[in-house]
Amino acid sequence: MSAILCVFIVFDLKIMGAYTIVPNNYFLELRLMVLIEKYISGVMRNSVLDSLNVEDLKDVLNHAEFVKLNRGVIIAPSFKPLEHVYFVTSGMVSLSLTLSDGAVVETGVVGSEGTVGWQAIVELDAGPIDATVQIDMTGYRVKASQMIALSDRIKPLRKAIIQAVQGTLDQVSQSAACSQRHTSTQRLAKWLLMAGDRSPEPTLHFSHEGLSILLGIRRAGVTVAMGELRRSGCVTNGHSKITITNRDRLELSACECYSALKNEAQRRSSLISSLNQG
Amino acid sequence: MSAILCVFIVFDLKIMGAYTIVPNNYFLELRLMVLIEKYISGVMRNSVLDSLNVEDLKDVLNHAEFVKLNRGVIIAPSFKPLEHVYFVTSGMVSLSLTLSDGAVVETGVVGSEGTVGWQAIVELDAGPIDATVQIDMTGYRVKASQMIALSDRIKPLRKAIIQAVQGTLDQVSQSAACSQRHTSTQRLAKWLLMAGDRSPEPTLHFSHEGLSILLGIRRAGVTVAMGELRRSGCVTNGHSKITITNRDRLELSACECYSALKNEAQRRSSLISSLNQG
DNA sequence: GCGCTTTTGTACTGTTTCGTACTGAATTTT
DNA sequence: AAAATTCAGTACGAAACAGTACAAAAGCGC
Repeated sequence: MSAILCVFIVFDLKIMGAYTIVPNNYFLELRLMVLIEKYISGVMRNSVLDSLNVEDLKDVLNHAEFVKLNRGVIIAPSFKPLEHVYFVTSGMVSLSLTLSDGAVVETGVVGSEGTVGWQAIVELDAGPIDATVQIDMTGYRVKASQMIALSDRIKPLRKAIIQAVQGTLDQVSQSAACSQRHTSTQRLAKWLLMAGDRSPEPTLHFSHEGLSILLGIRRAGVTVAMGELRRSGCVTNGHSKITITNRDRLELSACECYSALKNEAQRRSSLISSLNQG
Repeated sequence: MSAILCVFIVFDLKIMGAYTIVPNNYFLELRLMVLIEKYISGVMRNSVLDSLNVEDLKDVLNHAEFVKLNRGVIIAPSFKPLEHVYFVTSGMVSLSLTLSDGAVVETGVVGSEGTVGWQAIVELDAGPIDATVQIDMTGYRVKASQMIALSDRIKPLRKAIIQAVQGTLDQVSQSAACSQRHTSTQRLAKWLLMAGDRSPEPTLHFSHEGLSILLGIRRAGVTVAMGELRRSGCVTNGHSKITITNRDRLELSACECYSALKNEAQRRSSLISSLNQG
């Protein structure tokens, strides 16, 4: 689309013999206009980017690259230098920690409300956490090296990123509490709700085996918990397919952690917007 | 000490009749010199402050207040606006989340390696986390309102704070994994080691009841776990007194989480210092 | 020293989850 | 269509831990 548009313009300018009067940054501006237009008119948004004004957004998008990544891609492997900072616009990334016995524990998830790899702004690497795509995602990514300069230059960007970090911290904290106090069934329900919120389609594609790893319980435990949810009419499930049929009832089966996180995100965002206005 | 020093100087200046040649900021400089001297020569240090150069450190300490706080003080209550940002120099603060049924879950601890209330730099409040003094602490604190300006002005401060946040996030993540996969005894051992590292005296003053809340297990469970540790010769315990008698053996009883966190903190700090030099 | 409170040690039952194994169903490969 | 593979449902003993209760020990106030 943008390529075709460019050809037309160039053609047009040629006809007019107006080569020399085109300012140096004409095509850059054009490209940015297309980028901004694509971002703003799109349904795919990221909360951090949304908090920026148009000028800052241009600045960021000018250094960004739009990517689609499928499930299983590790966008930030643990202990490795971060190559990119990701602004997720759709799908879901899960943050997980691997213990020395090989057990994997999911500590949080990131969707369009957050960023992955933010540590790059202070020149840190990924630390002990792996960030893996769990639901096919799209997003904008900025090279880590460029991100440092951007976040130094654009204060609102820095601020929004750190505010998103607080969201991740909330979530990891809640995870810690949740895995300690709540039953498998409650946690499965919570996880399905969170995944459902970040999935473009009503059916989630996860096997019990996969869920058992994410929830840190046995595969058989997932089957039992899923059976409970199915019998109470919240979900239907088949081979690697789970469909939420009754969201409200599923929330009743979930622990408070789901609504706590949702409320807190809501509270934080209204706190921020009231500050920005006042 | 600093007061006596001032009096002498003033007296000296009077004798010399040198009132008028004293620059406006003479006493400010003097006060800062005393502050810096007190900080640098002291055994009480904070990693974030330590990463600053003298000029920036002066700037921060000039807006800071030295405080001693005893166990039980909530220095940052959940959902409340943050009054201060704390740079802990000794003792220990625990971060905890309270579930709706009243259960409290400790999600991490902060000692002289970190800060409490850092969210103030992006104008957030405390969120769902309570920060409570667990081992009598000392530290410098800066009013939240002043901290915003400071962190905007001093890039290295901002950077060090965010790097410390990564440390807290590591810890909360490890907590989430730990409470899911490791036994009560392992977790008790881990907790005692972490508390021991941050305590000025060899004996920790905690009752089984108190520990049970922090670890999220039954009081009787703590007694049993403590008995195991005692029988394996790691600790001795009496009424609200726990003494680590064999640190190495206690580490063997603890889960990997303790050493994982320690290694990661070490790794991060050498990563940072290599960046600052390179 | 004496009574009261706090703290600790221990025991017992019930629940949850684990580890494991076996089976059938659904899907993919050949 | 048959074979192979993946996935889901179920079962059962073992382990860890919750909930609870009770008594002994240590410390505190008078």
